[in-house]
Amino acid sequence: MSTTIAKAYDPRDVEARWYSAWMENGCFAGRMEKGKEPYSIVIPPPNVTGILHMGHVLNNTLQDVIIRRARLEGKAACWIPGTDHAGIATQTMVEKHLRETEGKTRRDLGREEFLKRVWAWREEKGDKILRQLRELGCSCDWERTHFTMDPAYSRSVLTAFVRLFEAGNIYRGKRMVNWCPASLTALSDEEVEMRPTKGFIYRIRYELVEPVGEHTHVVLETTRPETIGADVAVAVHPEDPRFSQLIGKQVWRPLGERAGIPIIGDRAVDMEFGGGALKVTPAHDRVDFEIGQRHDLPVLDCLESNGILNDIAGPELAGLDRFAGRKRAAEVLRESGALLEEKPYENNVGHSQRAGVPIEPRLTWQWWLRYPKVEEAKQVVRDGIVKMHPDRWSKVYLNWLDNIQDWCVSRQLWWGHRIPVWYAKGLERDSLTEADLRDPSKIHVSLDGPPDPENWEREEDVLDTWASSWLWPLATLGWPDAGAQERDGFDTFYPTTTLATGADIIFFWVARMIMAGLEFTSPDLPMERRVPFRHVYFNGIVRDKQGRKMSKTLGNSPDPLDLIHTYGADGLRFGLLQIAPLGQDVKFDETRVESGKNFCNKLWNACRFRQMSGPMADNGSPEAILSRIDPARCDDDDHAILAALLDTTRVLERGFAEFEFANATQRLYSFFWNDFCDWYVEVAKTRVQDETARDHVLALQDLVIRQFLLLFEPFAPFITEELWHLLGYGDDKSFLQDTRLESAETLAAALAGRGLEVEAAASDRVGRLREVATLARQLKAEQGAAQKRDVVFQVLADDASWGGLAPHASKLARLVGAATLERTSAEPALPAVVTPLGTLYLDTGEKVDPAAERARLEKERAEVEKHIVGTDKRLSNQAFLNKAAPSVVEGARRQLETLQAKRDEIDRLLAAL
RNA sequence: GGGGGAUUAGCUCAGUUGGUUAGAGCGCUUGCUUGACAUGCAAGAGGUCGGCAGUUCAAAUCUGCCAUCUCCCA
Repeated sequence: MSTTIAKAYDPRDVEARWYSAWMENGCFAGRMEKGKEPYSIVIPPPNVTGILHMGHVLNNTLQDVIIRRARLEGKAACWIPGTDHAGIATQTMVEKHLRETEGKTRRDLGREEFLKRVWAWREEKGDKILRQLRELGCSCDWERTHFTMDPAYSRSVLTAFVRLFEAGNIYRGKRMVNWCPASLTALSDEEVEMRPTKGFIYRIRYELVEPVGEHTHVVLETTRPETIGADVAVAVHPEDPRFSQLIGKQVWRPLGERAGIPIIGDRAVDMEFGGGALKVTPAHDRVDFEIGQRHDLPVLDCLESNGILNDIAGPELAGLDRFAGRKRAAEVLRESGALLEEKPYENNVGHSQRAGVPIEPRLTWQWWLRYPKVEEAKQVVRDGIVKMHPDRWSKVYLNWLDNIQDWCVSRQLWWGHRIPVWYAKGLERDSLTEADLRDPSKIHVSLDGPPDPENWEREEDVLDTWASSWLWPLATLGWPDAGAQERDGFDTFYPTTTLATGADIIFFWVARMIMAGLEFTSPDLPMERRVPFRHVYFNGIVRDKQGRKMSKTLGNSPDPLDLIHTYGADGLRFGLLQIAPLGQDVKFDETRVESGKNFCNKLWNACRFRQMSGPMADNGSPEAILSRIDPARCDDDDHAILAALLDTTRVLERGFAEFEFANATQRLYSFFWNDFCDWYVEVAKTRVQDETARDHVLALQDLVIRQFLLLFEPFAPFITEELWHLLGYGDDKSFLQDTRLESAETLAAALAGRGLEVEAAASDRVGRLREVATLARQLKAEQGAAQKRDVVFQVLADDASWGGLAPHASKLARLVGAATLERTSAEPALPAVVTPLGTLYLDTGEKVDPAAERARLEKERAEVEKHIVGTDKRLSNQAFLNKAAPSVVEGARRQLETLQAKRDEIDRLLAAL
């Protein structure tokens, strides 16, 4: 603590040093401590092979801010980190690597060998993001790092599956799924993204097998002519008069195998669209599939799983992929005369969120989950047991649950949790009924498999990654293993307190976690104990300056590590939070990060200046500092800065209660920079020269800085820790986080205990002095004397005003750069300005230009007059006097008086010229 | 088609339950190597608060309609 503080803050060394110190001392360990209120967070697990991007920075900074504040409030804080195995993304990445380096596919290697490669990849490249989070300063309990594919975690995933199966919530069914022809797997509805897609719509003529009267054909429109070969009917609305005689007749299929297909009536047909007729292709469209079911139509599949057309599509198309096939189909139809028109068309097409390609509706056998505890999941949010911030997301959440569909949980991948289902050898899987699934001689479902594995074949598919991450708050605390739960403090840390995440995964993850929490905790417990978290904070998306999402492909995302190296982790954290209001998207602006860095440097230098101002005394406890403060010596500036400190403390308390951090950071900024540095430290410079006042003034500064460091620590943990030690607030054996943050209330009480009741009126008086200072500087600048230090201010004031000014005359003179500031009773012929504490005349020693002075005063007078007119108008309105609150009317009256007095004084100055 | 969100200074954003002259950061202009900080200090310019109507003594703030941008769901 005797170390002198360097001239500029250099984050690099400080950050590395403190992070290792925190780690070595187990500062982030989430301990179950009796008597401490728990506060826990689970990290939204990033993709294990992911790297840090700006979205992570925002999301994790918020979590770190919250958890560090909880620590300072004396809570048992626990932030659980970890990563997600990200089935499709990781498998695709490894497959690509395999193809590029060895020219092999996963099938060339076989399942077991391929999985070895994925694990090797994970060992080599995985968890990089967790190391990056450390550079950001994240105070996760790293001992508790989890991975969704770890053995214990896997066991909990499979346990959930088995229990849900036993409860009858899981079934196997051949249904329409969203098929990704790139990843060769089914996807859940949530993984499909509707994108407006430009293409063509084709008007096609289907010839009647036998003409009916003058009808020789039916015309319909489609965007997918390549699937005509799989058409099994043409549907029209049963009440459509245009087609009433045609229902029951047949048309020739214009592509593929030449065959007559029936015209059927079905209410699903939109009479307005495409002439009122619809080609029915049950294998390739959801609506068509349902129509087919209703009319008992066959299912013809013309697409292979990888999107290549087969023989059913017709000899001309077989072997082509679906997009080439579409063009070819149009050509063939044009040649045959069946294509009447081809026009540009835009429609919404489902795309695989991961692979980016259009998905195919495809009929396959999959495992499905009927969501458990749907009603309860709605109830806990409606009742406020789980609170969303901002609250509007509750509506989105409830709406989704109202329209919830069964979840396709199987994925045709290898990387993931293999579904714990065994089929009896030789069993025909394509004809299994619901009853067969419950027949233990045919199907075995368990955690450890059948006792006679040689007679069984395990299901090939794995579970959707989200079917593992929905257990995150449970499994990371040891569920379902009782011993592990005890070890990990399940009863202490579950439910977690706050979840911070992006609204883009409200369905994927948040809603499902709530259902899982309710399903897998004991029904004997109250709902408050069963939900996975009590608060959900939705942070916005970080966008670039043009408002675009940051993405790798656009290359518009700065590398957070670069930002950390340029501005420091604290600067990045603080700067980003300043522009991240609750639930609102953030347009990233690097200048704000720079301003965050500058703020850190300002804090650094203020502390450095404190050190240079006088000897450091005992800062080891608030009591020690308070004992050095002399209440009798407290002047208005002392009262005002303490009032501002208490207010800032309150603003922070409110900010944390409401998750409004942008507001909190701005208050921290303006308090420290404007209230403390620009005013308090400046005025204190004079007092520090006074031997008898020095100790008191410096003690006050020590108190303010101490409280400020505590308030600021969650946002900027590195610099605050460094300064905490440099200024002797803590010894070598402890850390800032070991200190209890005083609330505004306890701090005020501690001050009162020392005989110091903070006087509110002092802030007003200081406010007036600050105004006088600004006006004086303004006058100097206007007179071209800004750089002079030897000017004289003469004050014409009544006794009351002079009484407010006189005690501060010398420090004011110093602040505004004047030799003296003294009272006058004359009316000197000098440039003047009217202030709340009298009229200030500036003597620069130069000759005065009366014309310029007159112009200046008249401009000022016009400005004042404008406001007088406005205020006068309000006050002469009887309705205002009758209806407005008395305090408001009184305020207007006082304002009018002040303005009039000012105008009169300006008039007097003008007359004197 | 249904539902959110946004629109305030050149740029990025604050603005609590309506109430004196709408704020900050960055940028811009001017002057300062004033003994903590040029990552700084001081002063200044810059806004008919998207538009129109309404409620009210009083609207950036509340209500309705419209416009533009954006997100989610179908």
